[in-house]
Amino acid sequence: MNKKELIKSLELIAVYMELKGENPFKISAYRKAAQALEQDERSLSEMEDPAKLTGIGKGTAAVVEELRETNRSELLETLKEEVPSGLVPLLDLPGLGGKKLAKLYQELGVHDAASLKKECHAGNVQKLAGFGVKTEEKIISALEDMGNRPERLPIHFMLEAAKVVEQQIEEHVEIDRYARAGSLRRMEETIKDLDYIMVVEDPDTARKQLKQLDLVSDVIADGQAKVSLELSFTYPVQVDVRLVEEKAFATTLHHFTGSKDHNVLIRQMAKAQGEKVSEYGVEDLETGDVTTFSSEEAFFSHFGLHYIPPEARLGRDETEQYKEPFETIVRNDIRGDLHMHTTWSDGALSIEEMALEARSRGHEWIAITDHSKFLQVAHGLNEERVLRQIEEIKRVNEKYNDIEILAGIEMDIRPDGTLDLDEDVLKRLDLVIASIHSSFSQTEAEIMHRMKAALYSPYVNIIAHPTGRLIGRREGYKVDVEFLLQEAAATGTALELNSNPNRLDLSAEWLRKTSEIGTMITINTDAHSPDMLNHMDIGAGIARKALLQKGQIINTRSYASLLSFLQEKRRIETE
DNA sequence: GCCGTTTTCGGCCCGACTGTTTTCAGTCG
Repeated sequence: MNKKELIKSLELIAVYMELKGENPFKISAYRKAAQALEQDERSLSEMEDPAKLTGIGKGTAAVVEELRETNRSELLETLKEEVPSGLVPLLDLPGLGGKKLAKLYQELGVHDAASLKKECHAGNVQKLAGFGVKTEEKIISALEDMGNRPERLPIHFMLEAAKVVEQQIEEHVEIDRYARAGSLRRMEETIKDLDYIMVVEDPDTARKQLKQLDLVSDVIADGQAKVSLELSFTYPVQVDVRLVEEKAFATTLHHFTGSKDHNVLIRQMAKAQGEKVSEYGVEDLETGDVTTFSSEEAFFSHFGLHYIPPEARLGRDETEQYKEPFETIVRNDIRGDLHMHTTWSDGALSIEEMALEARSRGHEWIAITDHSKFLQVAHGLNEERVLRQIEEIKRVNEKYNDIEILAGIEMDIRPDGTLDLDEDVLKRLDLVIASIHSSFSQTEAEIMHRMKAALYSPYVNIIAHPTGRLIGRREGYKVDVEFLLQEAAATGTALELNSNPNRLDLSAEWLRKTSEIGTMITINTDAHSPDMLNHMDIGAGIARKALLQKGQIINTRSYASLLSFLQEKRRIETE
């Protein structure tokens, strides 16, 4: 059994215990054990004694050992016999948790969606103590909605939805200020719902206006401090709004930005110094005085921490990392973008137009990197057109003295592992990106054969979207990422952090491993149109999530320093 | 079930909302 499967088993034990109505702390102990394993970088075989990890004690360690050695767990098997597996998916129904489901099972013999539906329609559910007519109605409608929407939606979908929601809020709700919170602010790859914190003059009016927004299909909760709405997009999207007084804005924003695990870390720190944290402020347990803060910076500083960017609030080791100043990347550090397309292949603007758009975003340098000839559908460039494009780029570059435009290419690595352009053309380019756009289903050996062609070519500076995944749609090709990170570092090849919210490739999870190895990373937008140049902010957010250091990120370099990086690989390999 | 530079027992992050209740449990984030 590998680590992933083992973690899954522990989580499954927790789920079954929940359905049995077990002690919630016991349940969370299994979840914590799973988490402890997940957050440890080592593989199962590299771990000598899992019980040494915080969060794994005698009981859970025994289960881990048993799973490791026998691939099964007595405890899990027993639970599976005691609790019908058909109940597991019912936990996803809103309003139904372990306790209610346990009761439904014990009292009515409910064991799956169909039997639950039957009991509801027979009117038996409303008769149970603690249940009622409304609960029964809600279950029926939840059962009907089940499967209409995936549990979480990809960030690119939610970013679009958020834009629409925010435009509506700004137009129709009387607000002093508001901010995004939740997993969208943390730049998670998938998002469950949209969260906003609002300061308003008149809460009653604001609540009324919120409920009247276009697209609102349901009001899920409507209280003094919180309004939950369902809006109809392609999928229904839940929007949670917290209404707060100005003085509680920072703490509320922090609280609802999460993550949940991050909040737990902060609250434990508070507790250790005799305080209690809630969305309303920090309470001194002795005096009962509540402190509020003018900003999140001030809030963190109260706990002796530097500002932790939302993306990095994972509830892992960030409260340790940010005790010392951590050189993370911010918008102003970004000096350029090395991956974009023009009308020469499948982009929307000319070279000059694209350069002006980049310049207006404060970039000091960019690279034009159209597709190469293998990508016929994108009107990729052959050798002759590459040479002509180099001339055109030179011409535009000479016209502007406040931005440097490099002549680059996004060259395909063909399925057979050959590069798509002749060496004597590659030599003439300032920068070469290599990409895989075909034969995604090859074996790992075949894919790695192609990767090696790029890694060991003296002309390839960057490997773009290294795993080829599309969030929520495509897994990506079979890459030995560990090897890629190592060899990229060894050969002076940078790996791309593709900022397109459909991709986010490499992922934050992989990027996290690069600091130690020393792999250079370039945050690229891969823009095909001017608005896509704005994706740089998303890429920077992912870099913060991965705790990348400034010095590792090519985008922070001056033009001269960028050039020396690009020339370094050629110099070494051609010597 | 886990954990301890106050603790080997008694806590375990904290609060809002709903629907069920006449003071609170369950669920959710």
